Amino acid sequence: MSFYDEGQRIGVLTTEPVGLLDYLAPEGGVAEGQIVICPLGPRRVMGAVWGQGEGSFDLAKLRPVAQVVEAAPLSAELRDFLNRAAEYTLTPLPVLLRMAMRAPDLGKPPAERRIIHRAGPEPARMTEARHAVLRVLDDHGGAGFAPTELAQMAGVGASVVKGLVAAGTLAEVSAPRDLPYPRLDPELPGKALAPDQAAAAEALRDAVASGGYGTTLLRGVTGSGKTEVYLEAVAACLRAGRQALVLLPEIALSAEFLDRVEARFGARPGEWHSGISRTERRRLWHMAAQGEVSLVVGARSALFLPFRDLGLIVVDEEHDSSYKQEDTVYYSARDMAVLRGAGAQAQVVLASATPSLESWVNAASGKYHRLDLRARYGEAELPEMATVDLRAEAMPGGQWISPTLAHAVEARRARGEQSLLFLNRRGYAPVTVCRACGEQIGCQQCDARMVEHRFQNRLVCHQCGESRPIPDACPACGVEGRLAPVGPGVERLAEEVAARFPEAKATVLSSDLFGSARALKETIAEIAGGDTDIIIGTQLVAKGHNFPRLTLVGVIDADLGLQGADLRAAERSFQLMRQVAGRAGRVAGQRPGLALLQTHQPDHPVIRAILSGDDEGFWDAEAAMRREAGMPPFGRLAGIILSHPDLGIVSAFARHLAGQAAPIRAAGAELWGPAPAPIARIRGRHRVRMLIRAPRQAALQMAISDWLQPVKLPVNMRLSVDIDPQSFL
DNA sequence: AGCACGCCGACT
DNA sequence: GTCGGCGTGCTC
Repeated sequence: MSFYDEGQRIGVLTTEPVGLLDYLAPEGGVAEGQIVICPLGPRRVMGAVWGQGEGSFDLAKLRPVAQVVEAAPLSAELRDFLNRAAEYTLTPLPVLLRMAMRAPDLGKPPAERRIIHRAGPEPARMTEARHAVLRVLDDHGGAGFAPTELAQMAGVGASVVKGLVAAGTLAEVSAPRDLPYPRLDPELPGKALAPDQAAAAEALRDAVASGGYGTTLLRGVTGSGKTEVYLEAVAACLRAGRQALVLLPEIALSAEFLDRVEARFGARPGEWHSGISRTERRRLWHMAAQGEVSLVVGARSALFLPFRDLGLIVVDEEHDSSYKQEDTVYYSARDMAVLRGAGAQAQVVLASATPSLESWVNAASGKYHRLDLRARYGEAELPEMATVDLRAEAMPGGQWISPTLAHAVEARRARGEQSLLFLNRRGYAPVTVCRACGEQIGCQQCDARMVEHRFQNRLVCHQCGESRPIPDACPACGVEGRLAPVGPGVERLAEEVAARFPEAKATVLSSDLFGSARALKETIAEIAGGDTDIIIGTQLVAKGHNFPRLTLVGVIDADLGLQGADLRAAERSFQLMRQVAGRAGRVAGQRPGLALLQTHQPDHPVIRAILSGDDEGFWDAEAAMRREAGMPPFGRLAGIILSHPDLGIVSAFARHLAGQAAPIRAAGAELWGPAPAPIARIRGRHRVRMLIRAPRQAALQMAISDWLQPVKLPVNMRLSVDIDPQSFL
């Protein structure tokens, strides 16, 4: 590792947009990767030593580094990762450095606290209270507690501790506040593993023990024991003395998972997500850097922690869309995990019951290893599944529940069981059409149709959130009273349920109908308690909730999402249908539940794959379609998002940029758009997106840099690049 | 990102 | 006259 003596020219990567600047090494010198505070104009800014510097800036004008921060230097592995991630995502390097230095009070000296330790013989005068204090201390290895903490644990007053200090029996010393995490013990007995679990666990253990890089797709349905399997990989990593990271989708970060870790390894891991306190965040960051936390469980941003020696990254539920960050910085935590793992010589495990197509293709091509777990008997039994062919059912206009489905619902109700009617459409009606001129009411900001929300008596744009009262007259032709709702939303479905099952108690679960997470939780608890006959829900119901008396799932429109502009519509539809269908049939000890899929296309490959449980068939078909269309993962996509407070300015600028896109075409790529971005307006900023599609081998990032490098952004204009975008609607 | 500098309009 | 709007450019 390079060290720079005082006065030498060094390059410092600052967290400011200016990025890399040259400085003089400070008194005492500085090592590569060390975190420093530098003068920049009148300010002091944070940065990290990034090498020997550019050299072009006049040596005489260089200022020395102001201060070297007391923290472990960023490792070569982390710096390399940040460089590669910046290159891949086309995110400015300082932005990534900032993500890696998100430790509270990083510039301040390490926090200290006073702790008591045993310093001398027992005092001449021994009392019961003094005994209690010494006993607590001896029970815990003789040191480690703050004075008040110790007194509290001994059940005595603070003066007793003070007295012992005065007598010389105890002493008070200063110790770092950020303490190492308790050691996890990989040798504690794990759960007994089924044969296929044991085989998968052994494969992962061997991979981790090899000490090199590799990525494994671990497939297993809910209940197949994926977690036990990858915890064995964690155990192998701990035995090798290296650190492990388990990434979970934000919502899955629960006490339950931490309990499982504690049961397996005897202590809790480090926790990293938005809900963690500043103190804990600082401690975890420093302990990661010092190698004093061996397992971190966290959300996607944990990927940027300064691990000292990372040996394993697990991405649980790797298909989950929350791994793709799409606000200010655009990156896929799943892809970044693979990137970091490769550079860190770590094993990467992607775990899912329904992997993303990308991972499935990578496993099929041999780029990733693949391990499969079968469901265990008696657990997570899939319900019986069947289609209802809507072409053969008598369906009057304005009705969405077929006679076959209605009959099944009635039968469940008669037995005191619950039914779930699933429709992935919020609101009352997705389209409002004028019967006089045929106009479909659209949003003024976006291209989207306005959705009628009858409970609120408004039309709402699901893209930008814009809403207005339901008009009386058609905005296009002015004719009054001829506007009509077309198509169903959950609110309209609720109306139909009320009309067709007047005796039944129905509850609507839709994200926009609940003001708070608590209100939603209460409703879910009520449903689970049996206080509802028919649940009407959007995709909110697909995840996690267990309704013990639910034995029938009716999918109102299984065709929804089979076609359309969204690249991942079929993939998501498949995953969603599978999850929703899995909600049915959990009444203990009884026959499996039933899932009925209403469709006009019972022979559609996606519908057939869902029914047969033929994942391989689905992915094969889906992969073939994507290959044909040159879409990911067989081609590459990138989005260019421009935002500005004024829609006219941003649109005009986007068109201007599109006009200069020669480097894109030179790379053999196509440019589409500009068009309103998936979220057309955020906090008063209008967003416009262009899409680039390139062949798999094209130097996409290079072409985009060549294109955008010379561009000067007008004031208030922001530009972001989204490599491998996931949102299309 | 900040913060200066500097060039134009409307006020005590 | 000058106060203050914000466009432009620089920071090692």
